[in-house]
Amino acid sequence: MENEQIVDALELLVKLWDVHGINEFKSKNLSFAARGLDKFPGRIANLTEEELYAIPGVGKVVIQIVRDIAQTGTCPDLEAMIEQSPPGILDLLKVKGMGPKKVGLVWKELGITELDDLLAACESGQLELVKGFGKSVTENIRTYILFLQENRKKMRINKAEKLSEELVHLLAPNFSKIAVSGELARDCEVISSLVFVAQTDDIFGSQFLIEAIEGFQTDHQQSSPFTWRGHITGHLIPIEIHFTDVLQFDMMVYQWSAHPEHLGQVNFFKLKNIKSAEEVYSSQSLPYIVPAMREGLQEFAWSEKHAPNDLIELADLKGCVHNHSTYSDGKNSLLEMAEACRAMGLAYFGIADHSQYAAYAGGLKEEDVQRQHIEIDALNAQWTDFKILKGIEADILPDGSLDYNPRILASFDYVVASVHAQLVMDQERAMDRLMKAIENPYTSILGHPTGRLLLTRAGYPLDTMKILDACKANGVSIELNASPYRLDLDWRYLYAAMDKGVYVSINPDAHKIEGLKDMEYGVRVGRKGGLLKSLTLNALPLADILKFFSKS
DNA sequence: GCCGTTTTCGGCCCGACTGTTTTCAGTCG
Repeated sequence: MENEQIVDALELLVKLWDVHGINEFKSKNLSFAARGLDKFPGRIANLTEEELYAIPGVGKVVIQIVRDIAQTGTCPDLEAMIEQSPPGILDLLKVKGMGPKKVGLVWKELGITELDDLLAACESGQLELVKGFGKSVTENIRTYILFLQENRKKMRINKAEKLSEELVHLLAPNFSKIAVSGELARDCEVISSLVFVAQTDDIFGSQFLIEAIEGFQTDHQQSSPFTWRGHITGHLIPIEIHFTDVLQFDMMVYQWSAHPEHLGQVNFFKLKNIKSAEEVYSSQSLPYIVPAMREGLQEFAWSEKHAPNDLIELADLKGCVHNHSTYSDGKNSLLEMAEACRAMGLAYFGIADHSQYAAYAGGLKEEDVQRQHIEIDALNAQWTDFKILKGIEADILPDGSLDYNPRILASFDYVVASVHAQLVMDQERAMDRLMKAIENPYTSILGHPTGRLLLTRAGYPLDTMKILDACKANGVSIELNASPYRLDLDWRYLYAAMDKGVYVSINPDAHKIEGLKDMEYGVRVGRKGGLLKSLTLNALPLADILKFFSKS
């Protein structure tokens, strides 16, 4: 068992203990121990008893639990809890405002263990009669369940990509060629259906081939001889597979990969004898549009000023500047993160751990900042070809000020200013707060500007155009947070950012080494919005990005 | 269940919000 699986199992046990109301402190301790284990750099399964004891919160009982899980994937306590819990309970815990206590309560009082039943209880007024649930709580829960239901057939790009690869693998033996098409081919941040084009000599027989593959559930009403529609066992996301012969293949891929609006803009269905995507454009003297941009939005207006070669590519990035380490809530040390970055061929690594206000994430106190700066100076003395930059992800406090006094803020090379707490704000309040932060002379980058979590939480409402103007006026870069959970700023606003000349920073917000790879999602989604390499902050060489940070 | 000491029993990461139980439990980040 890998660390992540062990920690996941421990956290599941904690949740179930909490729902069942089993000794609160016993569960809190296991949760504390799980956090310690999660941060442990080595392989948990290989640890000796002595080494396990050294981790805070780990005692005799926890050691046995960890040992069992490492060997078998489960333990007697977890088995017992799963046996006693209806499967829907874990879905209830995903609802914002429903913690273990409230989940336990609706289960006990109303016998509710499924999301649909909870929604029904909201709507019938039954829920607001339960102790602890008033009108307001009920309304919030109802809204959130509707939000979840709307999204439950969708997937974030990273997960969709993984599933798509598995499906291609299953389909491949039956067809001479398979292409990924649809939203995934356009690098959309959220995928609402998986679309493939399959090349075959036997179009009419293809349907049956797919029906025979294990797990493929056919939707007979929606399918036709030319298109299979359905889903795969275990996932709700709709899947469609279009069958075509060798002659039509490339154009079918083009058609099913571009947004219908874009197809309209290029008169796609009026074109005759077109054989390639390039020809679609060249035959009409239109500028070539890269696949990711074929959305029917501002791609042609963008193309009046720019060319595909102006778009950012992964290889253009010279460094990355929003990352975490074990100083706050990261899983790898400063040195490990920096070395990983260096191994990726980057020239600089910016550390931006959480600031003190984010105590839940181990935010840095003043003495931690000093300690980190001493370590950075020592490490930087070793390298000539690589540099660690002293950054911080300073919380934007509810009043819009940053989380340290000017003396400490001045000790950093740059400051990423982000909102982490008190996320529920109306637009006026959100704007006041963010504008004040952007105008702060120490702010270098506005981090995850809307605070959204894709498919989980909408961001706070903003007047994004005003935010971009303020960034430009104050020498602040706006973040394209590259974590597939965020991808915030939304790429649809990048066109405006480019027009206004605002630097965009593709930041992985990496909490561990693997997280650094998320920059790839940032690049792909950035290209959708026309992100130029000339306005990508971390495509600047070291000297230039330092100049940007100095605002001179 | 674990830990640490003013050490074998009391307290448990932090700060803030929110609604409601009207004085604080539950939840969140």
